[in-house]
Amino acid sequence: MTAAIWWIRRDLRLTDNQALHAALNHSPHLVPVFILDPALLASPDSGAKRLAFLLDSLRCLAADLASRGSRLIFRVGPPQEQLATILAESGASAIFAAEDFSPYARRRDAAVARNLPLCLVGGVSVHPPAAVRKADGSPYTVFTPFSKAWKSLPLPRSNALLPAPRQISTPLNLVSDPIPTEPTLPAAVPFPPGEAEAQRRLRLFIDGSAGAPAKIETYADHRNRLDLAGTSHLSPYLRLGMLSARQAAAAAVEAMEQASTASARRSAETWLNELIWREFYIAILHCFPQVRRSSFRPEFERIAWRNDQRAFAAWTEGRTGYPVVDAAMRQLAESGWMHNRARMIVASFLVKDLLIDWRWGERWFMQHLIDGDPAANNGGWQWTAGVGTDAAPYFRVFNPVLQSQKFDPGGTFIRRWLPELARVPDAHIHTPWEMPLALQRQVGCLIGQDYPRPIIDHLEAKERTLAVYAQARETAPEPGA
DNA sequence: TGAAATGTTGGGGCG
DNA sequence: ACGCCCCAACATTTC
Repeated sequence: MTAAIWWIRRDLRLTDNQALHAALNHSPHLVPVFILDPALLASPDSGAKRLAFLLDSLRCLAADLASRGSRLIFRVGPPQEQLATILAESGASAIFAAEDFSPYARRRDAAVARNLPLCLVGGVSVHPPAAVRKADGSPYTVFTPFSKAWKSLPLPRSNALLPAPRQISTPLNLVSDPIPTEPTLPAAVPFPPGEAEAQRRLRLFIDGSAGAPAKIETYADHRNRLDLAGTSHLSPYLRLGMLSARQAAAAAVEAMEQASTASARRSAETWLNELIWREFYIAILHCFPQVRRSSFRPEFERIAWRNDQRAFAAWTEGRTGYPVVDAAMRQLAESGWMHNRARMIVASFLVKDLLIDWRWGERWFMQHLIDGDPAANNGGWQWTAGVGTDAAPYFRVFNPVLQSQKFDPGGTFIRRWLPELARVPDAHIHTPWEMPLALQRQVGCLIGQDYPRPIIDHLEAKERTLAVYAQARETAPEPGA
């Protein structure tokens, strides 16, 4: 009797899994395989916290499979070699996997498909990149028209999702390597692994709980607030596919349709748009894989970055002297996650205040975010740096103090991550360097000693950056010249 | 999914 | 009552 391999990559779920479904249609004997790829571990974009989250999530998936009579086969090694071995061991006649559109994944899958019976089914996005194109077949490079085209395609529906199989039969002769127990997930990471947790969080976000209203209803107003838990906190689960993109999108669409107020409807649509941003950047990286190495707008490859190592270290360690930047950077290092608004603030500070190459920040984020995704992360950095598709104009510079006042008005986010500022009064929490010395003594926070003085003056830095960007544009050859 | 400078408007205090 | 000025609030422009 033949068997089918379900090659698991970033679809660690049984619910709404097209590759799993296709494999089971091919043969009732399923070989669920995860292969830890040494090439990915060796990548400078690898991160210990994300790896730990992956390993814990694999243990959850293994338990979910075991409860259905199946077994996860875990291996370490180059995927092509391992798949060939498992094909021989299991006698399977086909490999099914969800398509991943990142440059490395495409090279890897193309190499596998040349030698082995690989069938890519579904993918990490709701719609494959090629499905959202202009009339002439060219890709969109601006978000708004992309999102209109995306919304004109058939919308995902929860009643069309694929249910998790109840019973799965797996050949007994295959050996699984043990899932490594190192690295471990730090206790400060507030994302328990596993598909059940992803489903629980989605329900909580969409439906609310007995004591709390659903956050999707106030998402539009709360999503930018650093001091409120107003976002879905689903990104790590979407990253590793513990939740399918189309289940999330279907939930957003249906929340829009069922909203009882205009503001709840607007909020649900705002969240759907965030999911479409994810689709947009997956499509951009698919159509323009060179953005992983260089700016989408080539004239900005000429920017004369300062790339000061000490300034970069201060940024990574959260000691720039700007509380909102430092709080966010410490949150990232400790918890493996950062609020999206904070990502924009710290990214703008690195690129436009410190004048450090956006790729340095992109890499740091990949090394520390448990939701770190090549497409979304690259898109976000190029957007903030003003060098990408549909990017913020280069002169758009975030003021870290104004952003802080606007999105953390009471300073609770800052104090949560910077305990040395715990007793600084509200009037100075966004600009502690302006405290008179007597007040610094009174609240036990001496600037320059207990908390750093700002490493740069924002207004001076902004002027410097605008000049450097303008020079990059001026020295660029005219298009077509 | 900026910020700051500049322009416009309209209410209210005042002579 | 009227015009004038101030200035907050909002809109527009510019980088």
